[in-house]
Amino acid sequence: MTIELPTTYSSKDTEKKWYKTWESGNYFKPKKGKTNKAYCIIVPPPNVTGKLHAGHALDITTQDSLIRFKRMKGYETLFLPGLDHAGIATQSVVEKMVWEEEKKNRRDFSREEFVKKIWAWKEQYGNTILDQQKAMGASCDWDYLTFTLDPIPNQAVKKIFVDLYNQKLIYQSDYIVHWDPSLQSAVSEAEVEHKDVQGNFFHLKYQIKGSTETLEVATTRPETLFGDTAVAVNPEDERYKHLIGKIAIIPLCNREVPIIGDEHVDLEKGTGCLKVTPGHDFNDFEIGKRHKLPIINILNIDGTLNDHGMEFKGMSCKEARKKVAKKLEELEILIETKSHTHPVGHGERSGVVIEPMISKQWFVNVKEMSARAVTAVEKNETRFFPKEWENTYFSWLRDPKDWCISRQLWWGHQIPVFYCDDCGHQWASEQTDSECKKCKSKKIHQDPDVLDTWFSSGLWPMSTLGWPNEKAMNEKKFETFFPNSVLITGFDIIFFWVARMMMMSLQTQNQVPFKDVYIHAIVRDKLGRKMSKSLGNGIDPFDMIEQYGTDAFRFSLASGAGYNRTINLDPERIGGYRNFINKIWNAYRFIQPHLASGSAHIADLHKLDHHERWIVSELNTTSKSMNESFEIYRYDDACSAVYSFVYDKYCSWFIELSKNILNTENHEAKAQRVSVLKFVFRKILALLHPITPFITEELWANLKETNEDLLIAQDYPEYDSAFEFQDDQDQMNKFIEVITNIRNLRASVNIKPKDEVSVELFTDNQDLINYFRKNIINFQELARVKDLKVGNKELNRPNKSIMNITTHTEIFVPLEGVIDLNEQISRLEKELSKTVTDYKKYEAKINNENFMKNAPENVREEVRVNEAEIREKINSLKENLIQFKS
RNA sequence: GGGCGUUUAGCUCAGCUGGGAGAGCGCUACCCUUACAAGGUAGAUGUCGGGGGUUCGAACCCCUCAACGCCCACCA
Repeated sequence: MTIELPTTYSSKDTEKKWYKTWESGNYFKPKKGKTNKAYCIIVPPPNVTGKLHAGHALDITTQDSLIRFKRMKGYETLFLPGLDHAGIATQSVVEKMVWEEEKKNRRDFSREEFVKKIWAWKEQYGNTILDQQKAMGASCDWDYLTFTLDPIPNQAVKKIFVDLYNQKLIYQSDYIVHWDPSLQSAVSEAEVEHKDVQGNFFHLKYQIKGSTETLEVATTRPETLFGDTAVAVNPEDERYKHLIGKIAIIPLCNREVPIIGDEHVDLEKGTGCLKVTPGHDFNDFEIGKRHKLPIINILNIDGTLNDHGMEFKGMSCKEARKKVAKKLEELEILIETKSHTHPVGHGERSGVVIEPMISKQWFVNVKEMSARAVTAVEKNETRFFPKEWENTYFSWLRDPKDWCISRQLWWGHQIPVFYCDDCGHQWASEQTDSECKKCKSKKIHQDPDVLDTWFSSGLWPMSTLGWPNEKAMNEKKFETFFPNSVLITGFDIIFFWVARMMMMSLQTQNQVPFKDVYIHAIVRDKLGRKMSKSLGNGIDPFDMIEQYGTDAFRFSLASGAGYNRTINLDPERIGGYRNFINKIWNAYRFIQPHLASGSAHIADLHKLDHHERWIVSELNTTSKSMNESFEIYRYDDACSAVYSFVYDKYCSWFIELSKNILNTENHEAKAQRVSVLKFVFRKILALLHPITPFITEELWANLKETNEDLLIAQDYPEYDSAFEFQDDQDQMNKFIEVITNIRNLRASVNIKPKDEVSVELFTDNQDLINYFRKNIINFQELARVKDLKVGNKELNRPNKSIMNITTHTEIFVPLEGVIDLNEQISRLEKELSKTVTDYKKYEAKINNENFMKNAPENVREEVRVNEAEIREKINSLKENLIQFKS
């Protein structure tokens, strides 16, 4: 009984169906497999700020392919999903939304009210993200779904905070931080982006107390002079050396400040004379520390000038800069203004200019942790793929700066530090304490700040598996899945995230969090540009799934994922792979009507005929190469191996070669061929399943035995030496070459595809002669050949004919009608000259004593074989040219 | 300024420890051949960025120049 199948595969109908079947059948749950080993990948939790983009789709594709591969290999696999609260990013988008909808900002609400709004946002967008991941086919165990603000991650955050606090590795300090005036929070230096900005160099004249001399100071920020507490010169600078120790008078505010000597000052830059603003410049802050200078904060938290700014109070820095410069000009203190391009820090999230500002913040001393994180990678406890990314990792960790972990936000893990309002005692606690540990006062309050998002993300490999809650750790099988097998992510967060996880895992577990790190490429548009909202060149995974199907989309992403650092994704390419998916569908349509007459297994390998040995041998090679490629994260190689096997071997040749057998009445041969077709196709589905899970599962349902499980639970094909038939592969390649040559000859004289031709083959290889004679029917099928004659080169060649010559066989197509002799001759001469050029390379090598002396034997052997073959071909060409011309 | 990377067919990219230049898409010609026109058959296209060196032999190793990209640092 055969069912009419449509000629195109419809992804829409099948995808939802299978995802549901897998999920409800608990196929995503970890189960002990035949290897008795565990394999775990944790999804880098997407931010709940919005929808998934193409980069996330690549994340899921690479991870899920690996998980499915390992699951089929018999590992106990866990693919663990999650979501990240993404403190700053999420709070900003909600603030923006509230402003647009209600024209209110967050301070118009209580903290509790506002956080409630963010939770509502999280519910909505978090769920969209999960739906998208499911649409991508992610085989996650959703019972493990964790959000960074869930109770256990919160417990983890508190635990490590309190530990580090008690070890004095977390400390509070007045420090100059990157202040984001729009967020009104400190941000970490990693969240600051430097952009070149067109500004000015203002040269100012400073009076020196008790002297008629003046100093010329160059600055890009005259408005900060209200915070100046020194003027610095290089101690080696002959121009200013004598002034060190004297007092300079700052214009406008007339503050008297010391002139100091400091190495930091560059003799070449500006005027060689630097105004020192320890409260609003990172270098100046360091200078200030060295010289114990007072610090003056001239800014409010919104970035406007405070009382120190005198008449400029309340203005933004930008505005004040103009006004101050104008005033200085009027007072003839401004000597000159030079235009100057210089980098200025901008908030990665908010986009506004970051102001260096002094404030009290929490820091982690990462000196020791980062050293351990370096050692672990040096010792290969964690391996990077591709290895070059180690450099990026090292460069960050070898010169670590203390990590500012406090943020003046409302959305996040609140810092577990408490203050007593009565006795001033400060302590850290994992519990929500209600009284002072020291004086028992009930008047206490918790630090209002929250922790940097990466502080909780850094604990992700542990907290998602239940740490530090013992009961949860047992339930989630911490011991089995930690350390994770591989972390897959983009290079942009090696610093932010990978390094932090390494540090925190070594700190809390005394071992690395994952054995491998695979760094995948950044997805860009087809022109190589970053995908961004402003360019409107983003690729929405949902659109691609809708248009081409998930399998095609996954295959495109996987085929672009190797050791490269960018993938320029062109939707047309996805279309190309959609066609490939459809090809598989149609291969099934071809074998489907015959399935009943064969079995799914090969009963006796020895009974296989030549073409059957060839295809199983090719299959074997493909399995080997796919296994190897997956193990080292070469998805691109895995894809091209399976693509060319399915397309170029199975469909183009094996199916074509099977048609005549399927049409014969030879039931035994037919049954065997059907079995091989089925056997190989089943393996193809298994090979492809990790990359294209949906269509393969759909077709498997039609091919499987009734007692067999779903494809997702089948074994992954492996290399097996019993299936290797090298001789058949060699012979088949020659056959393909001859067929192609016949087709080429036909096309060269415009013989209609339907018309039959006679062909005569000449070769001195007796095995080939026998082989060609046995395959007469296939010449008929594949090249419309009638009257195939095969003989050795002693025989006379046909008179009127067109011909091609390979290294092993001369191919003649005798023609009845008129042949353009000159055209044939010129074609042969062209071929001859090309072959001679080729030959000379080998001849030169053989005549080169040094080559024969130095090259390895296998290379010499190859050259000898090629030389002989090509010499043979040249002889054939020459002889036949003589015949043609006579 | 420091570091990393890229440069191979019209486009997007592979090319492993050096040993006869590849794939997909696109393009051209001819075909609606009973799995597939989302298809078939055949075909064209490359000073492997430039220059130098090492080697019997270089797309690959070394030096150098050029163009482009990314990361880090830096508000005088």
